[in-house]
Amino acid sequence: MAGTKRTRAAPVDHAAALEGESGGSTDQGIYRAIADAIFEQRLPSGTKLPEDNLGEIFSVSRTVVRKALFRLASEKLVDIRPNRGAMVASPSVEEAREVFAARRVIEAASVEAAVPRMTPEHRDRLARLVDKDHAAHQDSARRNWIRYSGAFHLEIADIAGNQVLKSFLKELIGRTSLIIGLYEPMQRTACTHDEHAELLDILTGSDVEAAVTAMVDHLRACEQRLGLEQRNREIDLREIFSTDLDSTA
Amino acid sequence: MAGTKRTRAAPVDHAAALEGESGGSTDQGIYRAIADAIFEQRLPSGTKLPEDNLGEIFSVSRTVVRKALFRLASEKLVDIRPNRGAMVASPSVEEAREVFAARRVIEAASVEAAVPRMTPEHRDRLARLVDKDHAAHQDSARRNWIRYSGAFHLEIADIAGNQVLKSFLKELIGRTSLIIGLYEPMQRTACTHDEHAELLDILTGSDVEAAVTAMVDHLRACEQRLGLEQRNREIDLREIFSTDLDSTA
DNA sequence: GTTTCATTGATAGGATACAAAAAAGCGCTT
DNA sequence: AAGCGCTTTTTTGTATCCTATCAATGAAAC
Repeated sequence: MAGTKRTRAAPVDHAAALEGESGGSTDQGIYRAIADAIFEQRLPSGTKLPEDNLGEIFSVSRTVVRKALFRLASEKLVDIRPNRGAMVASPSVEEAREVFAARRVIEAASVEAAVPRMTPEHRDRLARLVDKDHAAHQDSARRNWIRYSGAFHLEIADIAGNQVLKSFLKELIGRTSLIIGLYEPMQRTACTHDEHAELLDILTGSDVEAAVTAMVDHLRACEQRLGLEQRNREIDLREIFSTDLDSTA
Repeated sequence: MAGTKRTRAAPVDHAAALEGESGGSTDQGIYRAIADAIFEQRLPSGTKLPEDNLGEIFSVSRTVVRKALFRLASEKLVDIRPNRGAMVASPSVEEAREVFAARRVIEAASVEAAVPRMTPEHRDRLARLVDKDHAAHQDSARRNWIRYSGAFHLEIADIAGNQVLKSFLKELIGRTSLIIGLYEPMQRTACTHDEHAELLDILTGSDVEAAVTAMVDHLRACEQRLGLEQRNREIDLREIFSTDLDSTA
Protein backbone atom coordinates (compact mmCIF):
# COMPACT_ATOMS: atom_id res chain seq x y z
CA MET A 1 0.00 0.00 0.00
CA ALA A 2 2.80 2.35 0.72
CA GLY A 3 -0.03 4.61 1.64
CA THR A 4 1.34 8.04 2.23
CA LYS A 5 -2.00 8.66 3.77
CA ARG A 6 -1.54 6.72 6.96
CA THR A 7 -0.54 9.38 9.35
CA ARG A 8 -2.12 7.85 12.40
CA ALA A 9 -2.69 4.29 11.38
CA ALA A 10 -0.24 2.68 13.72
CA PRO A 11 -1.70 -0.53 15.09
CA VAL A 12 -0.06 -0.99 18.44
CA ASP A 13 2.29 1.83 19.13
CA HIS A 14 -0.44 4.06 20.38
CA ALA A 15 0.43 3.28 23.93
CA ALA A 16 4.03 3.62 23.00
CA ALA A 17 3.59 6.99 21.42
CA LEU A 18 1.80 8.53 24.34
CA GLU A 19 3.94 7.22 27.13
CA GLY A 20 7.49 8.25 26.46
CA GLU A 21 8.10 4.70 27.44
CA SER A 22 11.08 2.49 27.06
CA GLY A 23 10.49 -0.26 24.58
CA GLY A 24 8.90 1.29 21.57
CA SER A 25 10.31 4.64 20.74
CA THR A 26 14.01 4.22 20.91
CA ASP A 27 15.96 3.44 17.77
CA GLN A 28 16.13 -0.17 18.88
CA GLY A 29 12.41 -0.22 19.44
CA ILE A 30 11.72 1.19 16.01
CA TYR A 31 14.18 -1.22 14.46
CA ARG A 32 12.41 -4.13 16.12
CA ALA A 33 8.98 -2.86 15.23
CA ILE A 34 9.82 -2.52 11.57
CA ALA A 35 11.73 -5.78 11.42
CA ASP A 36 8.84 -7.60 13.07
CA ALA A 37 6.40 -6.06 10.68
CA ILE A 38 8.54 -7.23 7.79
CA PHE A 39 8.82 -10.74 9.17
CA GLU A 40 5.11 -10.98 9.73
CA GLN A 41 4.47 -9.65 6.28
CA ARG A 42 2.51 -6.69 7.47
CA LEU A 43 5.07 -4.75 5.47
CA PRO A 44 5.38 -6.40 2.07
CA SER A 45 8.45 -6.10 -0.09
CA GLY A 46 8.71 -2.79 -1.84
CA THR A 47 6.74 -0.82 0.73
CA LYS A 48 8.12 2.64 1.02
CA LEU A 49 9.27 3.71 4.45
CA PRO A 50 9.30 7.50 4.58
CA GLU A 51 11.21 9.00 7.44
CA ASP A 52 8.68 11.69 8.32
CA ASN A 53 5.88 9.24 8.40
CA LEU A 54 7.63 6.79 10.68
CA GLY A 55 8.83 9.60 12.87
CA GLU A 56 5.29 10.74 13.42
CA ILE A 57 4.07 7.23 14.08
CA PHE A 58 6.65 6.57 16.75
CA SER A 59 6.68 10.19 17.86
CA VAL A 60 10.36 10.70 17.46
CA SER A 61 12.35 12.87 15.12
CA ARG A 62 13.64 11.68 11.79
CA THR A 63 17.08 11.41 13.30
CA VAL A 64 16.08 8.38 15.32
CA VAL A 65 14.12 6.84 12.48
CA ARG A 66 17.08 7.16 10.17
CA LYS A 67 19.27 5.33 12.60
CA ALA A 68 16.85 2.44 12.65
CA LEU A 69 16.50 2.45 8.88
CA PHE A 70 20.23 2.41 8.29
CA ARG A 71 20.57 -0.49 10.62
CA LEU A 72 17.85 -2.35 8.77
CA ALA A 73 19.64 -1.54 5.54
CA SER A 74 22.90 -2.93 6.86
CA GLU A 75 21.09 -6.19 7.44
CA LYS A 76 19.59 -6.07 3.99
CA LEU A 77 16.02 -5.94 5.21
CA VAL A 78 15.44 -2.57 3.61
CA ASP A 79 16.93 -0.91 0.58
CA ILE A 80 18.09 2.66 0.83
CA ARG A 81 18.75 4.45 -2.40
CA PRO A 82 20.47 7.83 -2.23
CA ASN A 83 17.99 10.67 -2.10
CA ARG A 84 15.18 8.22 -2.75
CA GLY A 85 14.55 6.87 0.67
CA ALA A 86 14.06 3.47 2.20
CA MET A 87 11.80 0.65 1.18
CA VAL A 88 11.34 -2.92 2.27
CA ALA A 89 13.88 -4.93 0.32
CA SER A 90 12.96 -7.23 -2.53
CA PRO A 91 15.73 -9.79 -2.63
CA SER A 92 16.32 -11.26 -6.06
CA VAL A 93 16.13 -14.96 -6.77
CA GLU A 94 19.88 -15.01 -6.98
CA GLU A 95 20.19 -13.37 -3.60
CA ALA A 96 17.68 -15.76 -2.12
CA ARG A 97 19.73 -18.68 -3.33
CA GLU A 98 22.87 -17.24 -1.88
CA VAL A 99 21.20 -16.69 1.46
CA PHE A 100 20.13 -20.31 1.58
CA ALA A 101 23.56 -21.47 0.48
CA ALA A 102 25.12 -19.39 3.21
CA ARG A 103 22.74 -20.84 5.75
CA ARG A 104 23.73 -24.33 4.73
CA VAL A 105 27.35 -23.48 5.29
CA ILE A 106 26.86 -21.85 8.64
CA GLU A 107 24.23 -24.17 10.00
CA ALA A 108 26.17 -27.26 8.99
CA ALA A 109 29.04 -25.95 11.07
CA SER A 110 26.59 -25.02 13.78
CA VAL A 111 25.14 -28.50 14.00
CA GLU A 112 28.54 -30.08 13.85
CA ALA A 113 29.60 -28.09 16.89
CA ALA A 114 26.29 -28.30 18.71
CA VAL A 115 25.64 -32.03 18.62
CA PRO A 116 28.62 -33.04 20.75
CA ARG A 117 27.75 -30.33 23.26
CA MET A 118 24.09 -31.19 23.51
CA THR A 119 22.89 -31.55 27.10
CA PRO A 120 19.43 -32.54 28.31
CA GLU A 121 18.75 -28.90 29.09
CA HIS A 122 19.60 -27.90 25.57
CA ARG A 123 17.36 -30.62 24.32
CA ASP A 124 14.49 -29.35 26.43
CA ARG A 125 14.91 -25.83 25.26
CA LEU A 126 14.86 -26.96 21.65
CA ALA A 127 11.82 -29.14 22.31
CA ARG A 128 10.03 -26.18 23.82
CA LEU A 129 10.76 -24.14 20.73
CA VAL A 130 9.41 -26.89 18.52
CA ASP A 131 6.25 -26.82 20.58
CA LYS A 132 5.87 -23.08 20.32
CA ASP A 133 6.56 -23.41 16.64
CA HIS A 134 3.84 -25.98 16.40
CA ALA A 135 1.39 -23.93 18.43
CA ALA A 136 2.03 -20.78 16.45
CA HIS A 137 1.55 -22.71 13.28
CA GLN A 138 -1.84 -23.95 14.39
CA ASP A 139 -2.85 -20.45 15.28
CA SER A 140 -5.16 -18.75 12.84
CA ALA A 141 -2.76 -16.10 11.72
CA ARG A 142 0.78 -17.37 11.87
CA ARG A 143 1.94 -14.06 13.16
CA ASN A 144 4.72 -15.40 15.25
CA TRP A 145 5.35 -18.58 13.46
CA ILE A 146 8.29 -17.33 11.47
CA ARG A 147 9.80 -16.00 14.63
CA TYR A 148 9.68 -19.30 16.48
CA SER A 149 10.78 -21.18 13.45
CA GLY A 150 13.86 -19.00 13.31
CA ALA A 151 14.40 -19.28 17.04
CA PHE A 152 14.87 -23.02 16.71
CA HIS A 153 17.70 -22.60 14.26
CA LEU A 154 19.22 -19.81 16.30
CA GLU A 155 19.14 -21.88 19.45
CA ILE A 156 21.24 -24.51 17.76
CA ALA A 157 23.80 -21.90 16.88
CA ASP A 158 23.72 -20.79 20.47
CA ILE A 159 24.50 -24.27 21.65
CA ALA A 160 27.34 -24.42 19.17
CA GLY A 161 28.77 -21.53 21.11
CA ASN A 162 30.25 -19.28 18.47
CA GLN A 163 28.72 -15.82 18.86
CA VAL A 164 30.12 -14.59 15.60
CA LEU A 165 28.53 -17.33 13.57
CA LYS A 166 25.39 -16.94 15.60
CA SER A 167 25.08 -13.28 14.70
CA PHE A 168 25.63 -14.08 11.05
CA LEU A 169 22.91 -16.66 11.25
CA LYS A 170 20.63 -14.19 12.94
CA GLU A 171 20.97 -11.90 9.99
CA LEU A 172 20.45 -14.72 7.55
CA ILE A 173 17.32 -15.86 9.33
CA GLY A 174 15.92 -12.36 9.09
CA ARG A 175 16.64 -12.27 5.41
CA THR A 176 15.13 -15.71 5.02
CA SER A 177 11.92 -14.52 6.62
CA LEU A 178 11.71 -11.72 4.11
CA ILE A 179 12.48 -14.10 1.27
CA ILE A 180 9.82 -16.54 2.37
CA GLY A 181 7.28 -13.75 2.53
CA LEU A 182 8.24 -12.67 -0.95
CA TYR A 183 8.47 -16.03 -2.67
CA GLU A 184 6.35 -18.44 -0.70
CA PRO A 185 3.64 -19.87 -2.89
CA MET A 186 0.16 -19.38 -1.52
CA GLN A 187 -1.06 -21.81 1.07
CA ARG A 188 2.10 -23.73 1.20
CA THR A 189 4.27 -23.37 4.22
CA ALA A 190 7.88 -23.11 3.36
CA CYS A 191 9.33 -24.57 6.48
CA THR A 192 7.22 -27.02 8.36
CA HIS A 193 7.48 -27.53 12.06
CA ASP A 194 7.31 -31.27 11.51
CA GLU A 195 10.74 -31.16 10.01
CA HIS A 196 12.00 -29.40 13.07
CA ALA A 197 10.65 -32.17 15.25
CA GLU A 198 12.41 -34.77 13.16
CA LEU A 199 15.54 -32.71 13.17
CA LEU A 200 15.49 -32.50 16.92
CA ASP A 201 15.52 -36.27 17.18
CA ILE A 202 18.59 -36.56 15.05
CA LEU A 203 20.32 -33.67 16.78
CA THR A 204 20.04 -35.35 20.12
CA GLY A 205 21.62 -38.50 18.79
CA SER A 206 25.32 -38.98 18.66
CA ASP A 207 25.75 -39.23 14.92
CA VAL A 208 27.19 -35.88 13.98
CA GLU A 209 27.42 -36.70 10.30
CA ALA A 210 23.78 -37.65 10.14
CA ALA A 211 22.76 -34.50 11.99
CA VAL A 212 24.68 -32.28 9.62
CA THR A 213 23.17 -34.02 6.64
CA ALA A 214 19.71 -33.69 8.11
CA MET A 215 20.10 -29.98 8.65
CA VAL A 216 21.46 -29.39 5.17
CA ASP A 217 18.63 -31.41 3.71
CA HIS A 218 16.10 -29.52 5.76
CA LEU A 219 17.40 -26.20 4.47
CA ARG A 220 17.52 -27.49 0.95
CA ALA A 221 13.93 -28.66 1.28
CA CYS A 222 12.85 -25.24 2.54
CA GLU A 223 14.51 -23.58 -0.41
CA GLN A 224 13.01 -26.05 -2.80
CA ARG A 225 9.52 -25.40 -1.57
CA LEU A 226 9.86 -21.78 -2.59
CA GLY A 227 10.23 -22.84 -6.18
CA LEU A 228 12.96 -20.35 -6.89
CA GLU A 229 14.20 -22.13 -9.98
CA GLN A 230 10.90 -21.52 -11.72
CA ARG A 231 11.37 -17.81 -11.31
CA ASN A 232 14.93 -17.92 -12.44
CA ARG A 233 14.39 -16.65 -15.94
CA GLU A 234 13.19 -13.11 -15.94
CA ILE A 235 9.54 -12.41 -15.84
CA ASP A 236 8.00 -12.82 -19.23
CA LEU A 237 5.68 -9.87 -19.63
CA ARG A 238 4.16 -11.28 -22.79
CA GLU A 239 3.12 -14.42 -21.04
CA ILE A 240 1.68 -12.50 -18.14
CA PHE A 241 -0.55 -10.43 -20.38
CA SER A 242 -1.34 -13.25 -22.77
CA THR A 243 -4.96 -13.42 -21.69
CA ASP A 244 -5.40 -9.71 -22.24
CA LEU A 245 -3.77 -10.03 -25.60
CA ASP A 246 -6.19 -12.79 -26.50
CA SER A 247 -9.14 -10.60 -25.74
CA THR A 248 -7.79 -7.53 -27.45
CA ALA A 249 -6.11 -9.03 -30.47
CA MET B 1 32.94 24.84 14.66
CA ALA B 2 33.95 22.51 12.01
CA GLY B 3 34.51 24.63 8.96
CA THR B 4 36.41 27.83 8.56
CA LYS B 5 33.76 30.12 7.21
CA ARG B 6 30.70 28.05 6.80
CA THR B 7 27.83 29.26 8.86
CA ARG B 8 25.05 28.18 6.58
CA ALA B 9 25.03 25.41 4.09
CA ALA B 10 27.94 23.29 3.09
CA PRO B 11 29.67 24.32 -0.10
CA VAL B 12 29.81 20.91 -1.50
CA ASP B 13 33.32 19.64 -1.37
CA HIS B 14 35.44 22.56 -0.86
CA ALA B 15 36.76 21.55 2.48
CA ALA B 16 37.69 18.16 1.20
CA ALA B 17 39.97 19.70 -1.37
CA LEU B 18 41.92 21.49 1.30
CA GLU B 19 42.69 18.29 3.04
CA GLY B 20 43.76 16.48 -0.08
CA GLU B 21 41.37 13.85 1.08
CA SER B 22 39.17 14.08 -1.95
CA GLY B 23 36.16 11.94 -1.39
CA GLY B 24 37.32 11.68 2.16
CA SER B 25 34.60 13.77 3.62
CA THR B 26 31.59 11.68 2.91
CA ASP B 27 30.42 9.15 5.46
CA GLN B 28 31.93 6.43 3.32
CA GLY B 29 35.19 8.31 3.13
CA ILE B 30 35.34 8.77 6.88
CA TYR B 31 34.42 5.16 7.41
CA ARG B 32 37.24 4.07 5.13
CA ALA B 33 39.71 6.47 6.65
CA ILE B 34 39.06 5.24 10.17
CA ALA B 35 38.93 1.60 9.15
CA ASP B 36 42.22 1.93 7.30
CA ALA B 37 43.79 3.64 10.25
CA ILE B 38 42.67 0.80 12.46
CA PHE B 39 43.99 -1.83 10.08
CA GLU B 40 47.33 -0.09 9.80
CA GLN B 41 47.48 0.24 13.54
CA ARG B 42 47.72 3.97 13.45
CA LEU B 43 44.69 3.79 15.71
CA PRO B 44 45.43 1.24 18.42
CA SER B 45 42.72 -0.61 20.28
CA GLY B 46 41.05 1.48 22.90
CA THR B 47 41.67 4.82 21.23
CA LYS B 48 38.83 7.15 21.91
CA LEU B 49 37.06 8.54 18.86
CA PRO B 50 35.22 11.72 19.85
CA GLU B 51 32.65 12.87 17.39
CA ASP B 52 33.34 16.56 17.22
CA ASN B 53 37.03 15.93 17.05
CA LEU B 54 36.63 13.76 13.99
CA GLY B 55 34.10 16.18 12.59
CA GLU B 56 36.63 18.97 12.71
CA ILE B 57 39.33 16.82 11.16
CA PHE B 58 37.18 15.88 8.22
CA SER B 59 35.36 19.22 8.23
CA VAL B 60 31.92 17.77 8.46
CA SER B 61 29.31 17.91 11.15
CA ARG B 62 28.93 15.26 13.80
CA THR B 63 25.96 13.88 11.89
CA VAL B 64 28.19 12.43 9.23
CA VAL B 65 30.80 11.24 11.67
CA ARG B 66 28.18 9.43 13.68
CA LYS B 67 26.97 7.62 10.63
CA ALA B 68 30.48 6.36 9.96
CA LEU B 69 31.02 5.40 13.58
CA PHE B 70 27.80 3.45 13.81
CA ARG B 71 28.72 1.56 10.73
CA LEU B 72 32.11 0.74 12.16
CA ALA B 73 30.37 -0.40 15.31
CA SER B 74 28.07 -2.69 13.36
CA GLU B 75 31.17 -4.36 11.99
CA LYS B 76 32.66 -4.58 15.45
CA LEU B 77 35.64 -2.44 14.63
CA VAL B 78 34.67 0.14 17.21
CA ASP B 79 32.79 -0.09 20.46
CA ILE B 80 30.08 2.42 21.17
CA ARG B 81 28.88 2.67 24.71
CA PRO B 82 25.77 4.73 25.39
CA ASN B 83 26.58 8.26 26.40
CA ARG B 84 30.25 7.35 26.52
CA GLY B 85 31.23 7.57 22.92
CA ALA B 86 33.14 5.42 20.50
CA MET B 87 36.52 3.81 20.81
CA VAL B 88 38.53 1.38 18.74
CA ALA B 89 37.39 -2.08 19.76
CA SER B 90 39.48 -4.43 21.84
CA PRO B 91 38.28 -7.88 20.93
CA SER B 92 38.71 -10.42 23.69
CA VAL B 93 40.67 -13.61 23.25
CA GLU B 94 37.41 -15.48 23.14
CA GLU B 95 36.11 -13.24 20.40
CA ALA B 96 39.35 -13.59 18.48
CA ARG B 97 39.03 -17.35 18.59
CA GLU B 98 35.47 -17.17 17.39
CA VAL B 99 36.43 -14.94 14.52
CA PHE B 100 39.06 -17.40 13.40
CA ALA B 101 36.67 -20.31 13.82
CA ALA B 102 34.10 -18.49 11.73
CA ARG B 103 36.70 -17.81 9.08
CA ARG B 104 37.54 -21.48 8.92
CA VAL B 105 33.90 -22.31 8.37
CA ILE B 106 33.32 -19.71 5.70
CA GLU B 107 36.62 -20.01 3.93
CA ALA B 108 36.44 -23.78 3.82
CA ALA B 109 33.14 -23.42 2.00
CA SER B 110 34.65 -20.69 -0.11
CA VAL B 111 37.55 -22.83 -1.23
CA GLU B 112 35.31 -25.79 -1.84
CA ALA B 113 33.21 -23.73 -4.22
CA ALA B 114 36.08 -21.80 -5.76
CA VAL B 115 38.42 -24.63 -6.74
CA PRO B 116 36.11 -26.23 -9.30
CA ARG B 117 35.42 -22.82 -10.81
CA MET B 118 39.01 -21.74 -11.02
CA THR B 119 39.97 -20.40 -14.44
CA PRO B 120 43.39 -19.22 -15.62
CA GLU B 121 42.21 -15.65 -15.20
CA HIS B 122 41.27 -16.29 -11.62
CA ARG B 123 44.63 -17.89 -11.10
CA ASP B 124 46.37 -14.84 -12.51
CA ARG B 125 44.44 -12.48 -10.35
CA LEU B 126 45.31 -14.47 -7.27
CA ALA B 127 48.95 -14.65 -8.31
CA ARG B 128 49.01 -10.90 -8.72
CA LEU B 129 47.64 -10.47 -5.22
CA VAL B 130 50.28 -12.78 -3.84
CA ASP B 131 52.88 -10.63 -5.55
CA LYS B 132 51.48 -7.43 -4.13
CA ASP B 133 51.31 -9.12 -0.80
CA HIS B 134 54.94 -10.04 -1.13
CA ALA B 135 55.98 -6.58 -2.27
CA ALA B 136 54.07 -4.86 0.51
CA HIS B 137 55.64 -7.18 2.99
CA GLN B 138 59.12 -6.29 1.81
CA ASP B 139 58.28 -2.63 2.09
CA SER B 140 59.70 -0.85 5.07
CA ALA B 141 56.44 -0.14 6.77
CA ARG B 142 53.92 -2.81 5.98
CA ARG B 143 51.24 -0.21 5.68
CA ASN B 144 49.25 -1.98 3.07
CA TRP B 145 50.33 -5.48 3.77
CA ILE B 146 47.32 -6.40 5.81
CA ARG B 147 45.11 -5.06 3.06
CA TYR B 148 46.63 -7.18 0.34
CA SER B 149 46.78 -10.18 2.57
CA GLY B 150 43.07 -9.86 3.12
CA ALA B 151 42.44 -9.24 -0.55
CA PHE B 152 43.82 -12.66 -1.39
CA HIS B 153 41.31 -14.37 0.84
CA LEU B 154 38.51 -12.15 -0.37
CA GLU B 155 39.31 -12.89 -3.98
CA ILE B 156 38.82 -16.58 -3.34
CA ALA B 157 35.40 -15.86 -1.90
CA ASP B 158 34.68 -13.83 -4.98
CA ILE B 159 35.55 -16.74 -7.21
CA ALA B 160 33.30 -18.94 -5.11
CA GLY B 161 30.53 -16.61 -6.19
CA ASN B 162 28.36 -16.22 -3.13
CA GLN B 163 28.07 -12.52 -2.36
CA VAL B 164 26.51 -13.13 1.02
CA LEU B 165 29.35 -15.26 2.25
CA LYS B 166 31.79 -12.85 0.68
CA SER B 167 30.41 -9.95 2.65
CA PHE B 168 30.58 -11.96 5.85
CA LEU B 169 34.17 -12.78 5.09
CA LYS B 170 34.90 -9.14 4.40
CA GLU B 171 33.73 -8.28 7.86
CA LEU B 172 35.70 -11.11 9.38
CA ILE B 173 38.86 -10.04 7.60
CA GLY B 174 38.46 -6.56 8.99
CA ARG B 175 38.06 -7.91 12.46
CA THR B 176 41.02 -10.19 11.92
CA SER B 177 43.17 -7.20 11.03
CA LEU B 178 42.22 -5.55 14.27
CA ILE B 179 42.88 -8.73 16.19
CA ILE B 180 46.28 -9.18 14.62
CA GLY B 181 47.17 -5.64 15.52
CA LEU B 182 46.09 -6.24 19.07
CA TYR B 183 47.61 -9.64 19.68
CA GLU B 184 50.43 -10.06 17.23
CA PRO B 185 53.69 -10.63 19.06
CA MET B 186 56.40 -8.16 18.15
CA GLN B 187 58.34 -8.78 15.00
CA ARG B 188 56.49 -11.85 14.10
CA THR B 189 54.20 -11.69 11.17
CA ALA B 190 50.95 -13.44 11.80
CA CYS B 191 50.14 -14.40 8.28
CA THR B 192 53.04 -14.89 5.94
CA HIS B 193 52.77 -14.33 2.24
CA ASP B 194 54.73 -17.52 1.66
CA GLU B 195 51.78 -19.49 2.87
CA HIS B 196 49.61 -17.71 0.38
CA ALA B 197 51.93 -18.73 -2.42
CA GLU B 198 51.76 -22.35 -1.33
CA LEU B 199 48.04 -22.10 -0.98
CA LEU B 200 47.69 -20.78 -4.48
CA ASP B 201 49.41 -23.86 -5.85
CA ILE B 202 47.01 -26.19 -4.14
CA LEU B 203 44.00 -24.06 -5.05
CA THR B 204 44.79 -24.33 -8.72
CA GLY B 205 44.97 -28.08 -8.53
CA SER B 206 41.93 -30.26 -8.81
CA ASP B 207 41.97 -31.78 -5.37
CA VAL B 208 39.21 -29.93 -3.58
CA GLU B 209 39.67 -31.81 -0.34
CA ALA B 210 43.34 -30.95 -0.21
CA ALA B 211 42.61 -27.31 -0.95
CA VAL B 212 40.06 -27.06 1.82
CA THR B 213 42.43 -28.69 4.26
CA ALA B 214 45.22 -26.37 3.22
CA MET B 215 43.07 -23.30 3.79
CA VAL B 216 41.88 -24.48 7.17
CA ASP B 217 45.43 -25.28 8.17
CA HIS B 218 46.60 -21.90 6.99
CA LEU B 219 44.01 -20.15 9.10
CA ARG B 220 44.78 -22.33 12.06
CA ALA B 221 48.46 -21.50 11.67
CA CYS B 222 47.70 -17.78 11.58
CA GLU B 223 45.68 -18.07 14.73
CA GLN B 224 48.34 -20.15 16.41
CA ARG B 225 51.02 -17.60 15.70
CA LEU B 226 49.07 -15.07 17.74
CA GLY B 227 49.53 -17.22 20.79
CA LEU B 228 46.02 -16.65 21.97
CA GLU B 229 46.00 -19.64 24.27
CA GLN B 230 48.69 -18.07 26.38
CA ARG B 231 46.44 -15.15 27.01
CA ASN B 232 43.46 -17.30 27.62
CA ARG B 233 43.31 -16.97 31.36
CA GLU B 234 42.42 -13.48 32.29
CA ILE B 235 45.18 -11.06 32.82
CA ASP B 236 46.83 -11.75 36.11
CA LEU B 237 47.55 -8.39 37.61
CA ARG B 238 49.68 -9.87 40.31
CA GLU B 239 51.97 -11.49 37.82
CA ILE B 240 52.23 -8.32 35.78
CA PHE B 241 53.38 -6.32 38.78
CA SER B 242 55.48 -9.10 40.20
CA THR B 243 58.71 -7.31 39.38
CA ASP B 244 57.50 -4.19 41.09
CA LEU B 245 56.46 -6.23 44.03
CA ASP B 246 59.90 -7.73 44.18
CA SER B 247 61.49 -4.35 44.27
CA THR B 248 59.08 -2.87 46.73
CA ALA B 249 58.56 -5.77 49.01
C1' DG C 1 -0.79 14.83 -30.52
C1' DT C 2 3.64 14.08 -28.75
C1' DT C 3 7.83 15.54 -26.81
C1' DT C 4 10.55 18.48 -23.99
C1' DC C 5 11.40 21.65 -20.52
C1' DA C 6 10.34 24.27 -16.40
C1' DT C 7 7.99 24.73 -12.18
C1' DT C 8 6.40 22.73 -8.11
C1' DG C 9 5.87 19.61 -4.42
C1' DA C 10 7.75 16.25 -1.55
C1' DT C 11 11.60 13.89 0.70
C1' DA C 12 16.25 12.74 1.93
C1' DG C 13 20.96 14.68 3.35
C1' DG C 14 23.21 17.40 6.43
C1' DA C 15 24.24 21.34 9.96
C1' DT C 16 23.13 23.43 14.02
C1' DA C 17 20.82 24.09 18.37
C1' DC C 18 19.49 22.39 22.49
C1' DA C 19 18.99 18.94 26.28
C1' DA C 20 20.81 15.29 29.07
C1' DA C 21 24.33 12.55 30.81
C1' DA C 22 28.88 11.60 32.22
C1' DA C 23 33.46 13.04 33.58
C1' DA C 24 36.40 16.26 35.57
C1' DG C 25 37.40 19.85 38.65
C1' DC C 26 36.77 22.05 43.03
C1' DG C 27 35.84 23.27 47.50
C1' DC C 28 34.09 21.88 51.70
C1' DT C 29 33.83 19.00 55.72
C1' DT C 30 35.65 15.96 59.00
C1' DA D 1 45.29 15.46 54.64
C1' DA D 2 41.76 12.58 52.76
C1' DG D 3 37.13 11.73 51.46
C1' DC D 4 32.77 13.32 49.91
C1' DG D 5 29.42 16.05 47.43
C1' DC D 6 28.53 19.92 44.47
C1' DT D 7 29.57 22.57 40.33
C1' DT D 8 31.57 23.01 35.87
C1' DT D 9 32.84 21.22 31.61
C1' DT D 10 32.85 18.13 28.02
C1' DT D 11 30.53 14.98 25.07
C1' DT D 12 26.74 12.41 23.44
C1' DG D 13 21.64 12.10 22.11
C1' DT D 14 17.79 14.18 19.88
C1' DA D 15 15.07 17.74 17.62
C1' DT D 16 14.66 21.09 14.23
C1' DC D 17 15.77 23.66 10.36
C1' DC D 18 17.70 24.49 5.75
C1' DT D 19 18.97 22.98 1.33
C1' DA D 20 19.86 19.78 -2.56
C1' DT D 21 17.72 16.44 -5.23
C1' DC D 22 14.31 13.77 -7.31
C1' DA D 23 9.64 12.86 -9.48
C1' DA D 24 5.58 14.56 -11.12
C1' DT D 25 2.79 17.65 -13.33
C1' DG D 26 1.66 21.16 -16.52
C1' DA D 27 2.90 24.32 -20.19
C1' DA D 28 4.97 25.40 -24.38
C1' DA D 29 7.01 24.15 -28.69
C1' DC D 30 7.31 21.22 -32.50
